[in-house]
Amino acid sequence: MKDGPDISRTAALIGDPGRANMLVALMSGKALTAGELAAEAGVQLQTASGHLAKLEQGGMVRRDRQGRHHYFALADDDVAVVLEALMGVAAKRGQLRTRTGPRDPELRRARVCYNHLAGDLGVALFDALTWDGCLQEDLDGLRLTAKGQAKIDALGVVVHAKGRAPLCRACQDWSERRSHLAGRLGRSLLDHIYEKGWASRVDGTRIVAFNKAGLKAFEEAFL
Amino acid sequence: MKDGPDISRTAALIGDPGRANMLVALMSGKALTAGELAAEAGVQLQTASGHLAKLEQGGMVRRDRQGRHHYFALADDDVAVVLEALMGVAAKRGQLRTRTGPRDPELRRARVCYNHLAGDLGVALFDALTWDGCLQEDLDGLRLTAKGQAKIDALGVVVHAKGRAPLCRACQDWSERRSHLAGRLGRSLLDHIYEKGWASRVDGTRIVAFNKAGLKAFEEAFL
DNA sequence: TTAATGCTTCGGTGAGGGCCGAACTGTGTG
DNA sequence: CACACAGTTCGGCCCTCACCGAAGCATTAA
Repeated sequence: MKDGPDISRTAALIGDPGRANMLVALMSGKALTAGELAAEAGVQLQTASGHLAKLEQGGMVRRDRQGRHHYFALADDDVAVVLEALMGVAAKRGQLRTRTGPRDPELRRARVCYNHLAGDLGVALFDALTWDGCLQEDLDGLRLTAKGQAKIDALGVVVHAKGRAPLCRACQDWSERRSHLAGRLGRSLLDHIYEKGWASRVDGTRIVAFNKAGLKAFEEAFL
Repeated sequence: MKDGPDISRTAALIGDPGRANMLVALMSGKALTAGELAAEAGVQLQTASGHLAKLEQGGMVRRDRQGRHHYFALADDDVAVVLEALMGVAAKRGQLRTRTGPRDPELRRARVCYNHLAGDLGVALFDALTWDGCLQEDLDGLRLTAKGQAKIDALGVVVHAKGRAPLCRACQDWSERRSHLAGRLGRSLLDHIYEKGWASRVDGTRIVAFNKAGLKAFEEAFL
């Protein structure tokens, strides 16, 4: 019964608290330096360096050298999917990190999942697009319909063209236990939200804070 | 940045090769005894017992005492979701267990994911149901439409009523990197396939082997 | 060049945890 | 009852790995 890929190596990488903290920090989508990640994990730089080497070799993170800085980011969407799924079971087991801080509701409301929108609003967005017939699940996966294409064109959303990443992709949401939209389109929509000034990132967290007008505009546009 | 649930404990549970083997074995959906799982993991019974205690305490497996036997099963769908997601990234990293055996194509074709159908055919089933308007993603999650209800009634599928598990649920597929149908309905459909004699399990693996007539009937009914 | 900064590598230490032999609990069987 | 069998608990061994001090590179600044 030794069929299928070897899970344990990958899981073990996430299984160390320090590395897990780093990965969670990278869920914010921003690339972080080794030093920042060391602080995030609460360890010395040397230790972090070792962790990051392992994560890189395990294909969990990507390294980008810029001068004397090394920037790290999650390798791809799949890694984010795993992390969110893990948060799902961990949350259900009541293994909350310390105590659900005052920020918890905000996190559940709207947060960044690697590079796309998650939480309440992320799920609502996904549902609305599906419901309106903008997205459709077919034999080739999640697909943007002609109607959907027209809609995002009308809104002036610019879709990132580059990368082999799929255009649309479903991603499990740990707080809602439902799907939200990932892939190049998911990323582009979040960028659009930022560009329109509807919301901004709360520094040092994954929270996406919508302002009043922005929320209204977002709801009008998509929901 | 210590927001969200604590991933690392859960991941560490999967991070041990022995425990990972046990969990993968349980992905077959069958409840297995401690002894069988020990063999699966390649360790002595005492060691396995320790592992299983940890897995149970971590909420990954459920224990069912029957006489002097202890039967173990995955705690719920969420655990299966995590395992499949992990297989996804592990597979992409080329961390195949030893060497992709001759069974690998069969696994990708149709296999059991905890208690529902995954692989090529599982994804195709999900797509077809969505495409036909039997399933719909709406504000309350994946939903079985009236049309869908009529269809499964016509086919004589009996839906398991018990349990708090949702009726429909999307589950990520590691080989296809797409969604297939989980939840009570997913389980019921797989049971239906067995009952009709369309397919049977290959012993000691997760493979679901369709026979010629069964495959044809399955395709006619759903695809 | 020299100095400062960011990161990696090396080496030694220590704790955690997987492992198994042996003993114990509990449940069926003759 | 004795006996076999499934599983748990205990104790000790050993290996892995996270950790950090110190030294070594590489890049930028002065």
